[in-house]
Amino acid sequence: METVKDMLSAWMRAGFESALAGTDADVSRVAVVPSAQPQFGDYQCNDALALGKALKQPPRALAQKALDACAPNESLERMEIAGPGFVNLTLKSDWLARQAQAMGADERLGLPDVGRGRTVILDYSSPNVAKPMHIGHIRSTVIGHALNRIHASLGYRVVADNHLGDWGTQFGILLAGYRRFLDAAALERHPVEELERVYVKSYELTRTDESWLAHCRQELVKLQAGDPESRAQWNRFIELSLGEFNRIYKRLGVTFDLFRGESHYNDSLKDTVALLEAKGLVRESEGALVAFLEEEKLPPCIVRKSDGAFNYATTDIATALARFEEFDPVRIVYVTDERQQLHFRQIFSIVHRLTGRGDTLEHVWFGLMRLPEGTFSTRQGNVIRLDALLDEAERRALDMVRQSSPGMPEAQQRAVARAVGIGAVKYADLSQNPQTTVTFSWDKALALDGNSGPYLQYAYARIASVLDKYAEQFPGQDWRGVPIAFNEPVERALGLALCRFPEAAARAAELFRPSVLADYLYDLAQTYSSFYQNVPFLKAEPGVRESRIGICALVAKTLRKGLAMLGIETPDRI
RNA sequence: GCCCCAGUAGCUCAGUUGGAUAGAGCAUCGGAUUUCUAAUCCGACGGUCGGAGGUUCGAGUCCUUCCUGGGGCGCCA
Repeated sequence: METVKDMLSAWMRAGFESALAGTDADVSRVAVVPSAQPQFGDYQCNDALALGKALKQPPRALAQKALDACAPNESLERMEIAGPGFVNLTLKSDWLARQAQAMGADERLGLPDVGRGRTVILDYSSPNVAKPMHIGHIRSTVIGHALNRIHASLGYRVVADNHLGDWGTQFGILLAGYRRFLDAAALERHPVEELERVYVKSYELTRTDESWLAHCRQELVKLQAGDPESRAQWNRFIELSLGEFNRIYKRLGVTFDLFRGESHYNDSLKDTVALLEAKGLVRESEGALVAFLEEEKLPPCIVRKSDGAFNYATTDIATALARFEEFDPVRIVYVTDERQQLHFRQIFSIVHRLTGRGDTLEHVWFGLMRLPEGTFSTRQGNVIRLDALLDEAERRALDMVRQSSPGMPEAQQRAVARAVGIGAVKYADLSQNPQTTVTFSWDKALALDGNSGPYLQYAYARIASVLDKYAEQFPGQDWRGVPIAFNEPVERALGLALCRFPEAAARAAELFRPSVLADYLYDLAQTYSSFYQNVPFLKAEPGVRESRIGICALVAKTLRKGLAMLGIETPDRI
């Protein structure tokens, strides 16, 4: 289905195009946007102002000419020119009702199929092997998965790849420490925790003991040379870590299509560097092989260290090339924290020089999460484990459910608490533009009221309950046969909000910002709550009743689909 | 020192890429439940959009400069 915004934009653009035929004005950017305020109608077009300036014509007259040139449009109630030259458009309420109904009947809920035949690769979560996942990992994981569901809903073929940190110098330290410090019983109980303890202990020793440091380097060389015993142990580290990661992913409902760690590209690093050399993109400097990026005004980027070993830059370049080769994606999206901005800019430049496809690469970054008392670090011991965060979220939600639904069976209370607790944590990260530093607080991450996941889930559950009550109170009757109508102002506002769902979803995908969709859903839920509180439906007169139940059902469908696109569940009861 | 990012109500954040009177949540205060789930709704309070210049019909948004905070800057990832 075409979105209302696209329909009106195309219509408006055509008007400007024929009104301005013969001039060299660029009308390709003409579009409508949702009105700033309800009194200005439903959508507005501001382009007469800019075009008037470019053509040295009075904007109001230009807007009038464009409107005169527009084809008749059956969706519109009013078209007005206001202020310095805004075009305000008001939709017919009955057209809006038909549009909403059509959206509800559409199996895609009106979402445009913009991704058909296109592949997007999403690189998210990507934790390091042998380290527990902590709250710093949640943003990449949750935002990445939401982008996954959003793109898939718009018809894209999504390849979600967990680019595990399973290679690098830390494994020398870990292998050496494993042989000397391992507590086998502890490994049995909490494998990843024990691996981390061993790593930290070994790392500390490298700082005071030269010979230990040399030993660690040797272990790394052995691993990289393919020593069977080292490889076997390394494989075990990965296996143990994946076991633990997968438990958390399952809890979060987060999925991947591939788990290709950095090591997956080891064999192609040599060829990648050879290619860079052949293309003359690198030269030797102080013993290392370096790409100089003066044209892009970026600092140099090392692709082979002076000891001959490759580094993460090499791996990331090789990874991008391999992904182009295998999947031919329209986009490769990396979801990481802000510290990697420069790194990816360098990588993107180099890949662009190699392939000319640099604009395919997209870095979606988010601000670091920190604690009120400062940054967290393993050494300070103030790391909050992801497990612990989720436990606390579910505990708080369970308190709430027990209070509000004491009659609910225990098992169901727990299931609801799980969905609500996890939903609250996810929504806290998804509902805001991620590009700000976040100070973690339990109360904020686990908020259950206001602009929160549970608010949206609550709105959904109330509708599910209403639909059941309708079936109970009016057996044999069906609201589905009665067309919906928007009579009350709040109903019309709800209708307008419903019709904007596809626009919000498309925009969220375009900007790689789930928060755009979250904002939309919150607005929809708010409008619905106002409707719910102020307009009777089960007690409304027959006919009106059915129309309103139909509106409720449509809101429920939209909330359910929208929340699913954010990776948030919608229990029928809360 | 250089580069990147951020600064909007007491707090946490929106602000559709330059448009009309800058909006939500939390907190505070006042109301609403014989009625569809009060995790709700209705209302009030709250702003020099970090400061100063500039660009133009029009700036929270663009340019310059300064202040504050965060991050980064060739052999960690």
